[in-house]
Amino acid sequence: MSPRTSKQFEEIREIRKKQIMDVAMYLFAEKGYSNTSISLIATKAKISKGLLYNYFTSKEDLLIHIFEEGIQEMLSFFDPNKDGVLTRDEFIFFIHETFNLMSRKISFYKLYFSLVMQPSVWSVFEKKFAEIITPLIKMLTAYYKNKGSKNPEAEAVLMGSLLDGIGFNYVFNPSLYPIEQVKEMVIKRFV
Amino acid sequence: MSPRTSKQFEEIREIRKKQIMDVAMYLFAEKGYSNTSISLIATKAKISKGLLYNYFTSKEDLLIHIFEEGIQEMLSFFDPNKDGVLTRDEFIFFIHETFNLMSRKISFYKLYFSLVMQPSVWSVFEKKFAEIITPLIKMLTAYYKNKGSKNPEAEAVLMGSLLDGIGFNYVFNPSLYPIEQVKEMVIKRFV
Amino acid sequence: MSPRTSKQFEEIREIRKKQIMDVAMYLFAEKGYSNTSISLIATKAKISKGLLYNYFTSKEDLLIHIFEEGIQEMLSFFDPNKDGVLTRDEFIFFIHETFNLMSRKISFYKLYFSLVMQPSVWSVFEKKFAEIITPLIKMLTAYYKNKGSKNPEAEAVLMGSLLDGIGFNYVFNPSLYPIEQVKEMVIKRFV
Amino acid sequence: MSPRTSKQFEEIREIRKKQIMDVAMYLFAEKGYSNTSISLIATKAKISKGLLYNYFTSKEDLLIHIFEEGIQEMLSFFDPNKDGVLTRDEFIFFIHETFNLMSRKISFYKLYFSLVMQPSVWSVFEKKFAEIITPLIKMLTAYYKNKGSKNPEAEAVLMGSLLDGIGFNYVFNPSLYPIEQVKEMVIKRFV
DNA sequence: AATGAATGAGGATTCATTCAT
DNA sequence: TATGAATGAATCCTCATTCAT
Repeated sequence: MSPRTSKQFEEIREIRKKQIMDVAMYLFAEKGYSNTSISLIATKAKISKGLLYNYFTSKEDLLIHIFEEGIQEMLSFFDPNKDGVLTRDEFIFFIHETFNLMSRKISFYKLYFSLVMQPSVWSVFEKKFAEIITPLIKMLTAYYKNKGSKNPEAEAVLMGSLLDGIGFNYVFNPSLYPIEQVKEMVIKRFV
Repeated sequence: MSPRTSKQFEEIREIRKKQIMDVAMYLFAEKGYSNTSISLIATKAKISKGLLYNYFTSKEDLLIHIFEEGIQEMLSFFDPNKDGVLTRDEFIFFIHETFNLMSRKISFYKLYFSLVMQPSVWSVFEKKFAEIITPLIKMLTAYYKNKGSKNPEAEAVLMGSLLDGIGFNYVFNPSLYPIEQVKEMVIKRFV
Repeated sequence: MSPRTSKQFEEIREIRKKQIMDVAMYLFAEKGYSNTSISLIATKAKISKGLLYNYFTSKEDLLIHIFEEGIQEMLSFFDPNKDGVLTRDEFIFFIHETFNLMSRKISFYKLYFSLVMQPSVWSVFEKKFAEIITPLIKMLTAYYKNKGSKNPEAEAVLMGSLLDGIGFNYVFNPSLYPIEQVKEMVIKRFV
Repeated sequence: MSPRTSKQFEEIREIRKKQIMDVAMYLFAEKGYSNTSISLIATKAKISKGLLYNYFTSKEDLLIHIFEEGIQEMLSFFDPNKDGVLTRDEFIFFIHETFNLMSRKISFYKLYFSLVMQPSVWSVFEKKFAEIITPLIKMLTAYYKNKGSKNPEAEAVLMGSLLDGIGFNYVFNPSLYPIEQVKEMVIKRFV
């Protein structure tokens, strides 16, 4: 039989990588990074421990890949490299997208909330994250300034905190959180 | 010298216990629960590992004691077992106290945020925590209802989320967060 | 194009085998046998791990082949199966050859010195090696006896040790070792 | 019962440390550093794996301690920080001591020979070792110069190589090596 | 009350070897 | 012939917990 082509190998790698990352993200989110063993990830992903290291050089490397993928997805929504100006409609759209992402990516959000508080781990992501958040806050600040707010910086920070807080409470117990009503209220009160 | 009375012994015990808990809370908050070893806690608290087990039956037991103490302190502020009605002044006082607590108990808040997301750990505290939060949300709901809000439940939840979000962002980077301005804005907009 | 003959295949196999052995010998010598992974050998030899096992049945088998080849080369120089008598000129020639071999086969000598001390590994080669060394020592003994030495056995052993010691120090740091002067001195003092 | 005094603890530590180092040196020498597992060392020393790490921070740390202890013992013999001049009697004494050490510390010599050839490990000891060898070679050079040798440097190097070679062959098979006769011959020919 | 030596289960990681293609 | 994905045993190391003194 002829050997596999390198394209075939590439496909296998992509599938496996995705499979491992999905399982790991879920477990990291549910049990915490430290409490999730490589052994468990391998078992749940139905592969051997050794194979995992064929795809990721370490447990931390796996975490980083998961995080970067999650962040890329965020970026694709919030990427403000247009004119840097937020219209009212764009703001509303942005809020809808944020809430959407929250419910579609619960595991990622959980992971995010559980990692931010651990300096040893978070320091790895800090810079990457700042690259997303800083322009966002700036845009919000500009929006509120334009609207005539007396303290647009604080208002932007408040908005950011609110979204974090909602996310935090929502992912903690999605089925009980009145997400739709809260969203409406956010739009009414903060846009 | 007369032998120490049992009361004196009890006092010594309490002091030591507090000393261990303070060190442990700080380390848990800064490094994460899993990443903090009993050995390190004992060293930093200037006692032996063995002695620590004389005061706490296990690492988890130590965590629980820390958490309960933190919660007790919260309760002492928010305890609404008066008439269950929140006046405007009481609400403002409550917000001030919450922000105060945040800045005085940064470690505890960090610990709180890092543990909430881990079901295996959080399940231990969940019930205790619900006992505090539920009446709080109810009081807030009543407050907003009284104020004529169309959707008082959602408004109460939003308020709770906002406070969490502010805490989350504040303890993450206290020196950069515009805590006073945000507090003013919360009072102006939500009371 | 005509299909390759089995002789051509055989030639290709031999070339590849040599190529793998060269890379492996170098790595074994530089990093040690245990610290050199099959993976690394395959990468450096620009073949796949799987293919390596097509040529050698195991890592140890690879080592054995390398060693035997090295020993064969030694044998071809020192092979005393003529008359078993060493003349003065033959002795001098032998010393020159030994020093030549040393500098041309540094990797092999390094490997030799690092393996001799490990019984678990060395036991495999011991017998083979004795087959070379024993007649050599005998010939030297005869030479010194003929020369009128009082203790020709000890002198032969001393000579053997000296050559080992020179090799040991030389391959450890070839550029700093005054190999030529040492060679002259050996000839002057021991022939 | 009263707790152990810190002196008692110190005694326990010293005994255990020695016990572990003895076992480890023997095993490292017989099987090689890489082929000796911490597990085996612990088993042979009749302690748990964990305890070993109470005394040495890593496998390499254990090796370093063994090596340094061995080197200290060497130093105590060869330490030339008197006048730096070697008389004939001192030279003879030095040779006797070297041969003595060889037979009393076979394991250490084996370890030495097996480590020198592995750059990754040896680099750790290189400097320490140079500190011993360099002044030795200098003294020998001075000795031969004084004796009227035409090439005292090469002669000193030759002597160093000879001792290494004798050690190498001797520790490899102590019972068969004619150590006494070789020693006499070395003294007669090289002093 | 107090110490830290001692244990052993569990965790991350490596690597020789196999095998489907 | 040739590839590299896949396995799993073995390795180093950590750490909560126990216990003799």
